[in-house]
Amino acid sequence: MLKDEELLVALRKVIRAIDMRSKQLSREVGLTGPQLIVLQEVGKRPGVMVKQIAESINLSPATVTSILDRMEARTLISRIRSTEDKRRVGVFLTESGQEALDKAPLPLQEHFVNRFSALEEWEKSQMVATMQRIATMMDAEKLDAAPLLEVGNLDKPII
Amino acid sequence: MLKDEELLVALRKVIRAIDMRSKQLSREVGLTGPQLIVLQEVGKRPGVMVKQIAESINLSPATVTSILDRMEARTLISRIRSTEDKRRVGVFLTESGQEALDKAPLPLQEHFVNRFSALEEWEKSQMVATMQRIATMMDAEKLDAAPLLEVGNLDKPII
DNA sequence: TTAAATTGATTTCACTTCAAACTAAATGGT
DNA sequence: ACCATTTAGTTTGAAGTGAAATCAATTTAA
Repeated sequence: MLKDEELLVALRKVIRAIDMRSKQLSREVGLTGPQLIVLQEVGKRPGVMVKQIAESINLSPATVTSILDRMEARTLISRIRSTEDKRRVGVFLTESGQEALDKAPLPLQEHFVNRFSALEEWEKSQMVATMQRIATMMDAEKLDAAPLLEVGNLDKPII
Repeated sequence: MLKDEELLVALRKVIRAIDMRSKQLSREVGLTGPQLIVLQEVGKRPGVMVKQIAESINLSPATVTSILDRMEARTLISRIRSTEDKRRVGVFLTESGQEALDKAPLPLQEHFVNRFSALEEWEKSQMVATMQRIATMMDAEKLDAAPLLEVGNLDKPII
């Protein structure tokens, strides 16, 4: 098997493990992985904007909106529209949101975190560096993807 | 920031890049990433069982079923139930499925694959090894997750 | 000052994902 | 022969995901 295929297989395993952890969290504490991460972010920066959440946890604003919808419905968070710039929406923890956050476990499996933190420092750094490198190698595509085959390009009216 | 948080951030970036690639594929060739991977698998092993597909690409049978549903609706694949064991379903490429497969691009961004294959051999091996290690460290959880808090355990009637 | 462009958030839509419940078929033990 | 278990696949239901379209507000330019 080619190296990049092997890499993809390993990546899928990791993605699946993360997804299964999310399902497990949902069963055990009623919060999925992404919900928990958003909750943590709001806990760290009360009043944070939707866009800021999206940027700091690497999701699209649309995704964050739908996650917030569900959490607002359960009154874990509240949205307050800014009065000075009415486009902006600040997100805050409610009481029960704070409670939920306080007793929530880690987004990653404890088992993994334990094993990971037991590694030598250089090994951890090396693993993080490798992941970041893969992330960077994949990210770059984003930059030249758009200008390439933009279907509408030729249709734009000259006038 | 803690090392495991950094790792999670990098992982999310990678996951997002893969997801965005899937959307791009869908726009450009009408096949999402998972659909393409399933198609490739069926191309490699005509008549393969649903379960086998699920195992070799690391997805649940339920997921594979829903992917196959959509591809069957577009007549890219066909399902043929085995006569000797009527539980089993073999999956085959149709003509247009073969065509689609022939001209389909790689599931990962070409940009990434190019960059990756340009690396030194030892670097590639090292990256693959790291990903596999992470996958293994996460997978182990699966084994002791089930026996732990199985809700029904105490309710099982003794008789 | 009005029109145009930009920005923040949301809605819509199609797809992925898996657990759990279910059907149907095959196998095993009594 | 009969019931229980196991196995293959599907259905259902809930959540995540982002592009594209849309709405509203703000900023910029003419």
